[in-house]
Amino acid sequence: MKQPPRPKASSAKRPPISEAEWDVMHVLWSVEQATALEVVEALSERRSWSDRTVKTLLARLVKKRVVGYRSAGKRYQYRALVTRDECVERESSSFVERVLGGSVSPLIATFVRSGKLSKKEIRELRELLDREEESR
Amino acid sequence: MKQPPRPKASSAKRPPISEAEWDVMHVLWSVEQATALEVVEALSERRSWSDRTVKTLLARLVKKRVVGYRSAGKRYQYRALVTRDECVERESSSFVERVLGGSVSPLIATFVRSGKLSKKEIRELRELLDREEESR
DNA sequence: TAGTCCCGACTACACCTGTAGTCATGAAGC
DNA sequence: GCTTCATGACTACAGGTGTAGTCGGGACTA
Repeated sequence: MKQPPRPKASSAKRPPISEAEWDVMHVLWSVEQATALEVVEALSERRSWSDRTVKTLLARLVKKRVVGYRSAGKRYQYRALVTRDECVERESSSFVERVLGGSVSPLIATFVRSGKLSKKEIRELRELLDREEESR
Repeated sequence: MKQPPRPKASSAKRPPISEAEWDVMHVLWSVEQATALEVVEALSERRSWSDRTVKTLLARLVKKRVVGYRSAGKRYQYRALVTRDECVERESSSFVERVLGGSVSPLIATFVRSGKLSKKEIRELRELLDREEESR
């Protein structure tokens, strides 16, 4: 029995941002606005992509409605239509659901033990936890 | 009867586990060993998948060498060949790189503020941070 | 022993992704 | 005006993914 194609939105209206697209989004979040060429240049250190590739990614992000553009003369100025926090939040939730089955605490513990946190970060997080515990 | 090839070194590069496959892996991690039908049943609450779908996922996981099987009479007994911790670790790293650009601390802060942690978890994490800070 | 059933193996197929190549068009120059 | 060039639009294509359908063969059944 053939099913009609799934709308694929995992309980959300916008489709997910793929791995390569995240790189482009990080650039746009960092500069507010950029031409395709500027994005290409910003990515040239991390990725050896052809400019075509970057433009394809931009076009897909536009189609997903997370990026918008204005014509500024001949070129387009692209900019993010969604905030970084919003995307990180969505992605984090889906990650926690998928990988951890909804339980956050073990992951945090892993991160803490992984030694990826600076001393300063550890102190800040502990203070955050203090406040959080009080406010319950 | 054909045995799936042993996984080599644990550092061997394995393809990523897809979203649907994670569901199957969670089942196998929780029961140590199961027939395809048992996996189907375990998933039937969360997912309305056809048994064919689940078997396809199992076959793909076998091909990716994260799941193995033994014939037990007519049916196969499937089991995970990699630990949950190992997979979570890999997935977490790639997530942090892709989404957060390598910085863990803001994500943890998000989790903490999201209210997804129980009071007990908060206390445990704070103790963990205490010990971590001391050991630096 | 012929039919039926269940299982894994193989096949299907559309959409997404990574990674570009080609086309058409408007500005810029001759 | 005709040519050239850069740019966005459209096209390509293989491999992964979600979601099954079909096939062939051994086990069970009448």
